[in-house]
Amino acid sequence: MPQLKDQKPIEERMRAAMPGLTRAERQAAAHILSHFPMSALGSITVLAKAADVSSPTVVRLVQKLGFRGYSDYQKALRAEVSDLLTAPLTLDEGRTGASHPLQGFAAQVVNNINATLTQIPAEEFLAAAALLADTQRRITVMGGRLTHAHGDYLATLLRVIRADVTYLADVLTDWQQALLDLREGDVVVIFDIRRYESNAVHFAELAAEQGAEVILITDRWLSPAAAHAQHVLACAVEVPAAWDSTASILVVVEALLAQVQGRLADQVQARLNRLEDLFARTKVFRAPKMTSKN
Amino acid sequence: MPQLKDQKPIEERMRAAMPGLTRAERQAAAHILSHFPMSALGSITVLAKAADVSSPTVVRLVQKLGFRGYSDYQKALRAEVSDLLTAPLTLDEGRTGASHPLQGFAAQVVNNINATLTQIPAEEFLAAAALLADTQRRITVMGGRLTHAHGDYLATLLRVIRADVTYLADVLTDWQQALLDLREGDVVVIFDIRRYESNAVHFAELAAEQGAEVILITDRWLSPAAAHAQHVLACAVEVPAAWDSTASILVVVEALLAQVQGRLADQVQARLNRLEDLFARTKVFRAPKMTSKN
DNA sequence: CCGCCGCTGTCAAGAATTTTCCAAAACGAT
DNA sequence: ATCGTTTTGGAAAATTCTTGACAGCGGCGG
Repeated sequence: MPQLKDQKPIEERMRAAMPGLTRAERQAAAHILSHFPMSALGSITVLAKAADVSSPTVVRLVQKLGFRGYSDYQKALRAEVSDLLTAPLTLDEGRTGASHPLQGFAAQVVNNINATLTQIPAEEFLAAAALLADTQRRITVMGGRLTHAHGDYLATLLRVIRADVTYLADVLTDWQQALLDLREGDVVVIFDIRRYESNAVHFAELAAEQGAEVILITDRWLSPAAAHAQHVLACAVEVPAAWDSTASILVVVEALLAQVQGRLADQVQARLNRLEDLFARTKVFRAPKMTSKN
Repeated sequence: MPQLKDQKPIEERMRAAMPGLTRAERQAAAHILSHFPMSALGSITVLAKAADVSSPTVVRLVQKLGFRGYSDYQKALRAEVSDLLTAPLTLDEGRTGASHPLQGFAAQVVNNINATLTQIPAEEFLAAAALLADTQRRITVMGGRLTHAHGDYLATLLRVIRADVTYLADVLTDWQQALLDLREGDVVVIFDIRRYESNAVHFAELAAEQGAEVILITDRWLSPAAAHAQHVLACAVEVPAAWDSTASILVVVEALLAQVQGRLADQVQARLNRLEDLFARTKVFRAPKMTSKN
């Protein structure tokens, strides 16, 4: 009776058992399946009422599935749901049934995006965009260990829109150079999420001292660099994984880009055309014809 | 029909309330948050024991959060979890008040994430993750003009998890080098979204010819490199802006990373420890002490 | 048409869980 | 060091949940 390692998803087992069930039991099972896996969460009473059957019927159902009783069933189901939620960490292959492995992760990311919206005041966002759209100001972008790619992305696309954009690799000499060239009114964009890097703080401080406008893109706990930043955009980054998700940061970056692009629309068009042209001409990289079977 | 929520997500509320909590309460809250949202599933007794506090403490905690008691709290949390699992991912407008400038953009990104979920078959995703988690195989990542940053990000974090990861800057000589070193069974990850780059196609072709497993991360219209890829992950990238949003690509990348990390969990821990150690020792960059008010 | 059989819901007892109450412990301040 | 306040966990009380027993209902075969 104590099923040893019935590894099959409960959902599947229930579906398989359907034919051998009685009317009310099937009704209960149908409800459970169509509201999967909500049934794991509530009590049997609530579930029975929702499915419009009696609780003993539910008990008999899960017993037919091989469980000792409702508690036993619920414990198993909870374990499954827990896996689903803590997500990709414990999935093994063959789990193709039911939910998509991306589902849990994606849901959290969306939560993060939501949270990010509430954390960034509209004015802050717009002010940052205005600064980036000001072609009088030069722009320096700096990323950290984890946010290197985001800074790179921002700088790359910002360069498509406007001139005077520098990306600062995380190297000391670049720093000094950049600080040397910094003019009053220039814009410095710093990415820094935990674990925070002292580089970011110091660069922010020095840049601010030289009269630069500092925009800090950080996480919900705020990098210490926030003390030196005029504009702070805090993003939500937690996911149930070994480290954080920076997707919401990218969303903010892209939204900023879209906003800047909107403000500079007319100027951008000409720029894009020129760029296209350049790309066309530079098609030297026609891929050195290594075709024929190497 | 989204029933409007009366409150912010519980997770957020709890985090916000943290400062006003007592030691034991904070301990409980920390446990709940770090195991989110598993706590919704079990009984207060189990939770209290796991957090190493007493059940009354937990009750007081949730009461401070504005719930009547544990049952009330659990009911609310269950509703949230249920949403998380079943509901399609949505942004809840309204909560952010008066059309946030990020709103429209974010909403479209969420749509993209949803669309991406339906476009990537679970098996394809899992197969790709399995390849990346196979430490016998070496990995080469290549990004394009727009996806440079994503490739960089994938490679950077993959290196944290495992050895033998190379990122290929978009330079011809690197290519040749890489192709030269390629062994049968190695894994090549190529990013390519429109406007597609011939580089990607050629590299994919050559890599495939040499017996590499090619994973292609592309957009909904499929890069021509798809012809040479064993695994294609197609992401939705449209947004109402001058160019596409690559946020959904980042989500896929991060989900892949999480999945790989899960498969290599044991090995990763040791690796992480060593990494921490190295970082600590390399703290040469203590930032030239320019503190005292310039 | 009748009786048997199995399904189903009501009910109550037993188990588990949540919550309240209280005393002890920890903390802070004088 | 001592007193008053706050915090904490143990244990009992109240509530809720689960499950087994039982009886009604309906279908099916005779």
